[in-house]
This record gives sequence, C-alpha cells and structure tokens, in this order.
Amino acid sequence: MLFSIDESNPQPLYLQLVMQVKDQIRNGNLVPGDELPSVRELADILGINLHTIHNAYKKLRDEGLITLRLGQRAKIARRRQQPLSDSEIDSAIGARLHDLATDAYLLGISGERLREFINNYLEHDIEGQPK
Amino acid sequence: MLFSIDESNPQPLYLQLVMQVKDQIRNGNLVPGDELPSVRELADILGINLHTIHNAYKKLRDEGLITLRLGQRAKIARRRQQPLSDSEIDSAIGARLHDLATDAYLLGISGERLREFINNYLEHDIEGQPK
DNA sequence: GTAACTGTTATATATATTATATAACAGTAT
DNA sequence: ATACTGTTATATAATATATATAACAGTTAC
Repeated sequence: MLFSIDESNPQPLYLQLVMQVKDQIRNGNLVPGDELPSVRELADILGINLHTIHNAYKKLRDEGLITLRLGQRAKIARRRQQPLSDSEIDSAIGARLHDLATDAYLLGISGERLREFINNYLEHDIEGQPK
Repeated sequence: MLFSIDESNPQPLYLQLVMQVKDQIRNGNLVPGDELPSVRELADILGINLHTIHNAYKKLRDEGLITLRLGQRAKIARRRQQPLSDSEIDSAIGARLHDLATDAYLLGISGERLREFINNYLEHDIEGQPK
C-alpha cells in the first residue's frame, strides 16, 4: 500500500501525497531513479482527480525531490548532499522549530522535557535511515 | 511594538497574530490577567479588519490561552500545567516533529546533525523562559 | 508510423478559507 | 446615559483546493 488519502485529515490531499512520497524517500522505499505511478494511474487507484496528483508532483519537483519530463513518468531525483551551514539550516527549519517549541511550552511541557522527548524521538525516528 | 503584520508572509494574518501572542506569553511579556488590545483598537493600529483580530482571538480562546467575555477585553488565561504523558506529547507534536525531521533529512541534514542543531537551538530558545 | 502511454495546459465549476466592509446587537464600566 | 467591550449577521472578493472534460505534446513499444 504505497499511497493513501485520509478524507478526515484536514490537510489538503495533494500535501498528504507530498508527505507520503517524502517519507518513502526517507525510509529508503523510494531511491533515485525509481518511478512514481503515472498521474492517471494514481488518480484511479486513490479515487481522486488527476490534477490533484499533478499538483503534488509539481510541488515535489519544486522541492527538487523528483524530476518530471513530458512523456515519461515522474522519477525520484538524486539526493542533494551539499552540506548546509548552521544559518542555512536555521532559515530552513528554524521558524518551524521555534513554533513547535512555543506550542509545546504552552501545553505545559518544560524545556528540558521537550529536549528529552525530541532526542528520544529522533533516536528512534532517524537512526535507521539510509545515508 | 507589541504586534505587527507582514504582508509578504504567506501565513494568514490572523495566524501571525496568534503566534505573536503565543510568543509573548512564552517570553513572559504577557502574563495571566493581562489584557490584550480591543479588537477595534488593534485593527486600527495594524490597519486591518476587526474581524481578522477577532478570528485570531477566537483561535487563542479555543486553545485555552485567553478568555473572552462580552463587554470586557480579552485576558491572558491562567497557564495550564497538568503534566502530559509521553503519548499525549506525541499526539500533540509528534506529527509535526516527524515532518520537520523528514524535511531536514531531505535537505541533506544527517540525523546526528539535526539532533545537535535542535539541542543547541532549544538551549538558547528555551533556557531563559519562565517556569 | 501508429498506438498507447506519458506529463502538461486550458476551461469551467464548486467549495472552503481568508480578509474586508457595514451594521447591528449585547454586555461592561464610568 | 455614554462609551467602551466582544459578538453576530450579511455581503463581497480573492485565493486555495479539488473536480471534470478536453486537448496538446513528448516517449515508448509494437
């Protein structure tokens, strides 16, 4: 079961697909060169519109994760791995991390508890991932 | 300058305000009992509509961060501090943390680098916050 | 070369969200 | 009473999301 959509999820359908492709790249289920289903094929499987699939594919292309060529299926792109500076990492995920920490604090989670939770989470969430 | 809006920010105006109130609660600039500007007053100051302010206040109320009473200004609510279980923390922020880690990985950030970045970030972002 | 498959573009329609505008209602404080 | 509160109601507009149908353009395989 490669892809699925959850109508009860308030997130837009195309973003659900984007995240599922990202997850499969991250866990190694999809590697560079692998082909994604055609937009029509996946639309039929999921019972949603072709353009919704296309919208997801365009977003993945804009993020550099897949390549799109007329007449060919979408393909997983080569992984980028130019090392990022601290400030580049900060501008990429700093705001999201800040918001996450703020919401956690307002839920009554102490800074130390949050750090423990995240460290434990990343240990299990990331350790097994491919390089 | 308590509040501001950034038209170039793609985030909805009312969510920008929500996050600014949250930040000010977190950094101690707003404490329980403090009053927020009236919806009309803040709308005038920021040059946006009264309903956009009200929309932000309603969201803050729904998250339990402020109290709203007819005829009175919005007030910062008492902080909740019933301790959360690990699974409650996970259902509150697990998905966001997972997505953040996935996006970081796809940017070429190794798991270990991400853990270092987050630990360093939280140390400076949280350490000075009130209890 | 033609047939069947690709992504892509164009139009149109529908719904929900965000933001604005104007007005009125209802509770509070002086 | 007056002037301030939050709140509700209506209306309009722009944008994002999703659908539907059709056509266009490039690739692959026979």
